[in-house]
Amino acid sequence: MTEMEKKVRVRFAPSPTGRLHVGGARTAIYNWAFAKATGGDFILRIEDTDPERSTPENTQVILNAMNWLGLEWDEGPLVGGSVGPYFQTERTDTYEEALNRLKERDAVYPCFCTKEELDAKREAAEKEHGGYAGYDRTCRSLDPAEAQARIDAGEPHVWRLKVPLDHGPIEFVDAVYGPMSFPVDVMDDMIVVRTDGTPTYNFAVVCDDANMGITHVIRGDDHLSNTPRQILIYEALGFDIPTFAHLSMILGPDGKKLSKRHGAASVEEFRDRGYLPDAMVNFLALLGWSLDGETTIIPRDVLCKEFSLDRITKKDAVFDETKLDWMNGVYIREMPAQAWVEAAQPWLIRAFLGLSADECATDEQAVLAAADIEIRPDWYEALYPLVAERLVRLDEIPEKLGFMFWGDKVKTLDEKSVQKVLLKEGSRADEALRACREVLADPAIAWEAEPLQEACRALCEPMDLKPKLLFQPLRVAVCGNMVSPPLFESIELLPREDILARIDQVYNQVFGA
RNA sequence: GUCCCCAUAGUCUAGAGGUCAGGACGCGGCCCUUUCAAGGCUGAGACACGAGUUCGAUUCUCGUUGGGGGCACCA
Repeated sequence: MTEMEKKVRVRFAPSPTGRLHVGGARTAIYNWAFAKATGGDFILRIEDTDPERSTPENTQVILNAMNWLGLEWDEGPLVGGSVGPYFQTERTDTYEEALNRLKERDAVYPCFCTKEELDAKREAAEKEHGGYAGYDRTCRSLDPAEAQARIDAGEPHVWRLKVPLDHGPIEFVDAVYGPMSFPVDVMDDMIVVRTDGTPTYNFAVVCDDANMGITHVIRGDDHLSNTPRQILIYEALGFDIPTFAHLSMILGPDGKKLSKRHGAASVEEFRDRGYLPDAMVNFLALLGWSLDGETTIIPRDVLCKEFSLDRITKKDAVFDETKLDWMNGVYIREMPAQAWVEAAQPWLIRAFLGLSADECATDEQAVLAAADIEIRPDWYEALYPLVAERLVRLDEIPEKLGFMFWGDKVKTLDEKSVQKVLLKEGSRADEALRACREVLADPAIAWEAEPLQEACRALCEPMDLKPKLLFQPLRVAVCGNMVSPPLFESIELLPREDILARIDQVYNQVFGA
């Protein structure tokens, strides 16, 4: 097979150190979409070599985030695969094997310099020259026999790559950045295996990517400068060098690397704030990639078909939450009611319980609320058209739909609305309420939005009231607020007794008995 | 210190040696309207700077400035 015909194999290799950063999520999306678009395989590998931060719980967090985004992997944790294991901590034998290979090829040497010595040298160099030029190769010139003797004597040592001094500039063509060239003389003899025998990142990555048959390494920009070092390792090992594609950074509104202090920076935070995975994937995909420069709504199936590396941007991108909000709204408006009920469940539960978006239901409460959704799914689906074009995020549901769960009581009557609508000079809101109540109490009128609305509207002329002066008081009486979803469509979904009770309550409260 | 990268409106981006520099979010206005939205129409808004190449550069080259990343027994 020629290079072009080789089946694409890409990987996303996160460190399980907490949450999945949106930058990492975008990297995952690009890898995934590229695999889909080329008919290749998408591999998930967990880089858990840092015991301090890598825990099974943290791994689960990453897996959950990937699942939520809908980025299914062809090989990796849970699903397995032919080149596993997919956890670096379980691949130690492959690193040993690779080290032996390097020893055989005389491409590494043992270094006995202690961490303290190196730190001291670095500090001195920083003082004198304002920067560190790299390891000074002290141990490279050690006599092999002597080095072996020291190893046999049990002296602690690391293994360093013997960078070929006659090597020309290290060159490669990055799929995003184009031709790259790095002088070798700035590459020091990097450590490949630590004193404790574990591989360093650069070494482990190369081993894994090579052993897993990765054809395209699509990863963050921060690795661009590491790439020539890794190429040196590929060469020392005698392995094929994959194609590299580096992705620019995602920044916060202040132009600094996006982080928690900008608000949300991880996909689970966005999930918890009511963003949809489809919107998230679409938005992130467009942060550094474009289909044609015109299209902004790109469903995942289109992305999976059209994604290509050559339309990735080199420029860092600022994460614009305002645009994400808009896009999330688009996806909410376009989704089927049933899917909405499912996605919105956590917030429908809060609305049912009379909680706000940032209050959490207890388990028992949640079960109770979920049961209600199960009992009358149609009613919940009927809520969708009420708010579909008014929602930006799902977590606005408790605030916007809370009144639908009030029963026969107006639980919160907005003071400003009372002043501006019910008590407004010359508004005759009391008359309006009485008249509307009478209409709504008339059993001859079908309890449906259309007839109820028309019957109320018919009051305008005889009463000489503008529609607004008739409908707004009713809105406040039913919803507790002058801003709400469509009035009669909401009323239709609630029992007549409850509506009448609310009107009476508000009337008495505001205008006296 | 050194190596490397980036530069089109507030933001995400398209673009080509000659374009009215295109689209999207946001912003302004108008329409629709019982609220809020959604929707429709519409307006303002950009090629960082300086040289060079060229008949002509925002586009190509060099430099300046401004941002960013790497140079760890972290990943």
